[in-house]
Amino acid sequence: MDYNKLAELLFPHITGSPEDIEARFPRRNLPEGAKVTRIAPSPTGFMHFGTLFPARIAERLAHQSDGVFYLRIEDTDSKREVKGAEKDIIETLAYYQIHFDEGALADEKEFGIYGPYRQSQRGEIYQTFAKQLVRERKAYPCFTTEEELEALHATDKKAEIKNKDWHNNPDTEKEEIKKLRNITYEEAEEQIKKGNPFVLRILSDGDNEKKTPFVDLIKGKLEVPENDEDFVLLKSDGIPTYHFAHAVDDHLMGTTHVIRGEEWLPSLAKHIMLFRYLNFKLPKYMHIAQLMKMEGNSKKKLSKRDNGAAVSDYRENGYPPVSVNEYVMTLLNSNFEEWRMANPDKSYLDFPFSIKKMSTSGALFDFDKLNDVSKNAISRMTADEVYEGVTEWADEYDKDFAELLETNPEYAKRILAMGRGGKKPRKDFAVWKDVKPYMSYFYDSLFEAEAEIPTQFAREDVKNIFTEFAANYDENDDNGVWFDKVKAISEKYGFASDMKEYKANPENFKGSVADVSMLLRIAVTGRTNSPDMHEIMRILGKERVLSRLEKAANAF
RNA sequence: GGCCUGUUGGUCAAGAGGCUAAGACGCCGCCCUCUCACGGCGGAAACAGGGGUUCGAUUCCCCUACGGGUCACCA
Repeated sequence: MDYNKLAELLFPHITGSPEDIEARFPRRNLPEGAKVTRIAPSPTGFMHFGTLFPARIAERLAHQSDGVFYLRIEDTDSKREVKGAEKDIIETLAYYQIHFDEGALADEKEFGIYGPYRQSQRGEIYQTFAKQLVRERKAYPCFTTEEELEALHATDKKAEIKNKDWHNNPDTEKEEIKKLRNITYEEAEEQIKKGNPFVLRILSDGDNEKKTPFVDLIKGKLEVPENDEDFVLLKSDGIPTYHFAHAVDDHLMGTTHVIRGEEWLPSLAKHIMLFRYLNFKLPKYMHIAQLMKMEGNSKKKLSKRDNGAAVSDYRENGYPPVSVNEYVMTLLNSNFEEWRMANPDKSYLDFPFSIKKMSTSGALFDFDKLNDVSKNAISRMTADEVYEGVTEWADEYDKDFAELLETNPEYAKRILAMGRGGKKPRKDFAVWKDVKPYMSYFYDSLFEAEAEIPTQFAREDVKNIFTEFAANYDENDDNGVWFDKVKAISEKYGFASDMKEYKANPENFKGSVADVSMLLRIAVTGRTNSPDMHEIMRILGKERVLSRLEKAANAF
């Protein structure tokens, strides 16, 4: 049989050769060891946290090696396509500073010379290779509809043979199947004339019983059974399946390292076969473990609807991008945290990312850990950076607060500067959401007494302490002088000024300087907890401090 | 169910034949002569089970148990 003729019958509109296509995609001229990686999401939903992982790994590997990282949109499934998803992906990558060197941009644009970077626009390319495979008797058209196929499976008593339906082993191959695989030119011609659609299937020469060793860069040595399935290369609309597009695109675009989730491991055999059939050099593979979540007592794949799965949740909750990035790094490389402690001032991008340090099993998403990482990340920021971050977030999710901050940026920054900088910075917030309650008492419009003055103290004493403090308060006092005054007042009204002394004989006093400080704190901030009172009072200003003391005294 | 793959404290994890089996988060206690947030010190807490191999197994092999993935004209 003449397979050239069959190829012409199936793809009359394809006139170019694979060589012509190859010429359009010149080999990349990169330094030795440079890695070419990509992130290839399908726009079937909004950006998932699990997409961030391979993206970051791919980005690091490429940029650490002076290679290229690109974005390719795998929009080959028109049925499942979600509008806006592509835009979301592109924006999210930008938001998390995962910069790519080539690929799709918003508004149908793209950049780079290995395009188009949207698979839906590469039909001719795939079909050129498909035509070649038909010529070489490595693929064949299959006119069987999905319904007929199902019926065929149904006639089988044993469900297990399902996968063997397409097996090329003559002993197990059924007659109908054999006919399908050996479709004649005449049969094909007749179907085409009728206008019947077909899918293009690979003609597998593999044996499922044979296993070939394979080395995955993360998982290590694996055993891969040969593919024996005549899987689909081109769907009936002429668009390739993932498998075929992967082989063609990653070859033409010069990908050296394929980074993807481990859910692809079972189809690796298909890809190995395809690369062989097409005479392409197989790239290196890294299959990364799935992120998990806890459900009852067992781990489950973190799926789209889960809390924390949608990347947009993190933004909404007010995690700065850098926090999420740092957390991703801790999950990716176990030694990142150690490095972080040794290099507190460096960017996470300076960390020497290593494939060897990657975990082989699925990590459980840990919000406690994320929060801790985030607290540390924010504590390393300057007051200006915190101000920028929180106002940007509030602009979107808490307008009133944003306006409040923006009416007096200098004031807000003074508040945010408390305990910032130095070796042991405060770590008050994990998310921007935490900022408002933290600083609310600095704004009269938000100020609210959340704590009351404990009734254990005599009214007389409390009033005396407040008036005495007010009378002696001087904004220009430094912390030492300020506290000495508090001690003096304590002493005067029967409260211990020395904590050791107080702890040794509490019965000798009405209370201690700690209690006196607490009274002032509650009066001025309405809280039992706060940062340094001296600094708070300076920021609030004498007038407001005195008025709050007076108010508290009257209310008591 | 078949195939692939995995299993070190509650969680993330180092360790790759001989270690008192790191570290981080979380939890608990103490200290930091005002609370909080830090910081410091300390504590509870782990090699899934059973067989081998070995002088010696968390580490190598086998089995079991239990997870996870996958079996589409989806990616």
